[in-house]
Amino acid sequence: MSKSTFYVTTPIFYPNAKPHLGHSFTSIVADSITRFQRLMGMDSMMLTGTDEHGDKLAQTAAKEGVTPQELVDANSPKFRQLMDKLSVGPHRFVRSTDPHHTAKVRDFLQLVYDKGDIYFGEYGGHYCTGCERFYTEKELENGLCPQHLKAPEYISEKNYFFRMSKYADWLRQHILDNPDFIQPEQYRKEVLAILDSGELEDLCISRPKTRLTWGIDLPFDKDYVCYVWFDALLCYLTPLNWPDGEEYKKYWPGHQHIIGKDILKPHGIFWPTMLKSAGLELYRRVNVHGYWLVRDTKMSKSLGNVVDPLDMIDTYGVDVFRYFLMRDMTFGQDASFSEEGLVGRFNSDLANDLGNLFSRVLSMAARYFDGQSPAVGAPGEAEKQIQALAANSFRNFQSLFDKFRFSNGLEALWELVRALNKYVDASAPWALHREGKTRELGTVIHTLLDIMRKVALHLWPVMPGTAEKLLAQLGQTIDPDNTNLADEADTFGLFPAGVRLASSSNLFPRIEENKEAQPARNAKKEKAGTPDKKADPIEFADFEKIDLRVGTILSAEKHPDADKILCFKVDLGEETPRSIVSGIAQYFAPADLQGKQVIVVANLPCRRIRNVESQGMLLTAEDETGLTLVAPDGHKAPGTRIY
RNA sequence: CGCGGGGUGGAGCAGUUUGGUAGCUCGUCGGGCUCAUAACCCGAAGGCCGUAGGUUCAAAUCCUACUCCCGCAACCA
Repeated sequence: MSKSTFYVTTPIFYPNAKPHLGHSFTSIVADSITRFQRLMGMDSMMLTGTDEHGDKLAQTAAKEGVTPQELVDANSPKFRQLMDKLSVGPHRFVRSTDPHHTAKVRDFLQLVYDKGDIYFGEYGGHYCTGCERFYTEKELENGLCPQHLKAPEYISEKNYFFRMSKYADWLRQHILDNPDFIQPEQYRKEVLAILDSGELEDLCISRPKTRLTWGIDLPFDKDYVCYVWFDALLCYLTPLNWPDGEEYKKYWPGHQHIIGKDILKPHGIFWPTMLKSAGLELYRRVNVHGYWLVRDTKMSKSLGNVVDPLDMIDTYGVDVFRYFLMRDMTFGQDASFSEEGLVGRFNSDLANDLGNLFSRVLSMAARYFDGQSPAVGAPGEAEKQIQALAANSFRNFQSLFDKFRFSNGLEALWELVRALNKYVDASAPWALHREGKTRELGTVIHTLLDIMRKVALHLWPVMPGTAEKLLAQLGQTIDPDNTNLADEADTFGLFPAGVRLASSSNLFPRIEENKEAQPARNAKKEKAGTPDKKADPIEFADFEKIDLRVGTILSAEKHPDADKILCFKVDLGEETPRSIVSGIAQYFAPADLQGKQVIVVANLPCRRIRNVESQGMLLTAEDETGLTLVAPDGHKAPGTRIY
């Protein structure tokens, strides 16, 4: 008997920087849904990997003085390691530089080319040689490149184009006919809006080697490489051994994608039209999630982020991290990440509700039944009620998970967990024990153990390690390929009698927010290499190189076209005042600054920022209470040197 | 007019696709229980669902306008 299949992908990550929270979330979602479908009786598989071609990667490599291949060889493993850290797997991991992949991309290109959907055409644009990229009219400032402040060249370049516009109407109809194709709804509307605008153009799918050599050669023109998106999207397909492989035939039909909202267009438009052109089956659904906003960690004035959310894995454990991400984000919406939020979830959901339920029930079983599960008893009214509630909760969970509504699904499961705590109170086993009603007592404990086992099974997709520990405490194990959650939702009373149970349970000890806990966590942050860490020691001679001067602010005004920038004229005792630009507009009203003294780094190279020359840097100090300018203790003559 | 998200009891959110008694967690107040991780259970207070219009027998939900907040992008020597 062969099972139905479920195949889901994360985006193929771009490894020109280290992995962040967004990568982690997508991967955890993919892993959870894969595990879930496995428990629903599916032959399920997920794929992730790294997208290793393209312009930006070539630039990063050049900047770091390595070859693109060296760069991706160094960075791709970081993503692989991330998966282990997140308990994601086992899974497929594809690299777009795999020879097998590049060969298949060429086959695909040839197929579309032979079909007549790729043509050679002319493409014109404003090209800045400094940036090595094209700018649109809008991006230019007064006709100049915003980076280099020089006029770009108008270049027309010959390139290959995919006839995407040809499929616009067809795609529009497909989306209308299949409301599930792009989910959640808001993103479906967004794609429809793009299609309705009638502005969908053909897709340029090549880059001339004169400009970029890091990519896959076009099979029909050796002077061009393939556009990175065209190559990357095919990563979902090629590892399955398209077109003849067993896995392709097995997993491709009905596959799904998970993406962040930033890459909706390639997945909602490029990809289906590419598949259509090549005559392949489309994906069943693309599931689009929002961004995690890292709260309370605004970007500091000139340094990076303050705390890496991934550090929370080390502090609180990977399953807690997974639970929090899955529970706190409404799939599709943005959500905010904070340590307080995570600790709050931990204490209320995991410690008070779930952990405490296991703790009290196992403790009673140990006390009243010598740590062995009692035999099934005749269920009373209360038992039938809690079983009905459990069945309902499980079915809700299953249906919501299937629709990627993870937060709602977990909430549905927790309704049951809370109801189980209620059931304990209502049936008061301790009173039954006191009164010697052993049969009724056994029924209550058995009913609890029976349902708790099912709760643990449902938790496995999100918290695999925890679920296995909980099951072990119940003397149970999980065999994912022979478990069927759908069946579990309807059959009660089958928990075996005489099973050896753990005598206590304390998987989630409450995290107390007292003063002692605080420094411990701060210490952790320091270790993680935050901006607060001390800089490396320098020689005194190096210090002397910095020319610090007292300055007086003659004028300050907001930059007309930039939110964060103030433009200063500062008197440093020189013939002409310095023009200095600083990104502190949100902290000060310009008028308040006039006449104030500041300390200026006076020998930095000049730099144009947003078309204004900056001839120095103002020193500031910032902590959680805000940002202040650094000034001498008393008034000093402008230009006074500081040591 | 750069792109996008959001304004729902003190806090954080669900509910909006498919109009019909406004729900959850945390917090606060009062009570209960003693199996349990000072947890659990019961009860209470607290909301004209951003504003103004419109459609409708009926609007948090649909339509229009306005307003405020946030993220991305561009500047942060």
